[in-house]
Amino acid sequence: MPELPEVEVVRAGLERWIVGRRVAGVEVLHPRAIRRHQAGAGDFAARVEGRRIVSAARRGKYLWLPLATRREQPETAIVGHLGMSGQLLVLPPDAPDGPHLRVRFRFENGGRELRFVDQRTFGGLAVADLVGDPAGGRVPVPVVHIGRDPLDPAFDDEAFVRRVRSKDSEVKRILLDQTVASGIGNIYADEALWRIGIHGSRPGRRLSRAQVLDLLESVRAVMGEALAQGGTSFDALYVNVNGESGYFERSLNAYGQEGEPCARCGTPIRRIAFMNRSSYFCPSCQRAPRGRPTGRR
DNA sequence: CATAGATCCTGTATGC
DNA sequence: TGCATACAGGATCTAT
Repeated sequence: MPELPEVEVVRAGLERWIVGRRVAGVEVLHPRAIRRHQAGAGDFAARVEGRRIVSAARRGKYLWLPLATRREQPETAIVGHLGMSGQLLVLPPDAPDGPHLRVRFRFENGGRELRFVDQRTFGGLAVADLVGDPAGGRVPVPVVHIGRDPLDPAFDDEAFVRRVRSKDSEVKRILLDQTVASGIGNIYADEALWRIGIHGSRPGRRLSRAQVLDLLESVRAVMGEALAQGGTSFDALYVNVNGESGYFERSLNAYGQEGEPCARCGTPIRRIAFMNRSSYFCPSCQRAPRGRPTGRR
């Protein structure tokens, strides 16, 4: 399940292999993969073919590849999201097409092609215009609403504290809200909360400024560790840009550890249903809030 | 507006 | 063995 560290590994791979190349041909093999591109597959291909890819960018879990601008035309980019199972593979043309190949990009002068492969089809690609954002950067329209990620030097820690403390929602739900801080998914949310001993059901409003700052530091720590190892995956579906598995031996303290002893206190890790998925936590280190969720009356 | 819940999708694992 | 069900979950849409 790609979260920020995994997506960053893919971005770096695209920068290494794809930037500077000119697209010769595009083949859309499954319409769902470009469902966010309203004008359809023909338009998608037409907006990409003949263009040179000039860079590889990321915000949170979104990736984009800005395209060389034609005279009098708006700046555009190929925008991608891997969803749960998406992969961007750079492979020789004679590599066999897998059953989940959704989009293929061929480049001028032959060589390796770029393939978007996605089993569960939650991911997708689109071509979008780039617009200015308040900090002076250029981001695609579908990314405008996405907040900066905690590893971004321009991330505003105090704004994050205010945002979290202004919400009635459970803190884990706030962590997963990509408009508050981007790049955090179910795995790193559970790991970050375990690390500081806060239960994900605690309302944001009930956390102190110091606790929210600790939480932010914790998110940075778990993501930074994963990034240092080149991304983490616990699912064979995650494969890096060259087609090699991104799996690393990495001890998880909470996520997926139901029944295993907590690394801090030995209490068995518990799993509870949350937002149609699972939350893992130590019932001893991370005590559930009691009483009314918000404390208001 | 803020918040909560449903929904999409398919391969794998598990239960009866 | 075979069929049914649960599960994985990011982003978006709908409902309250």
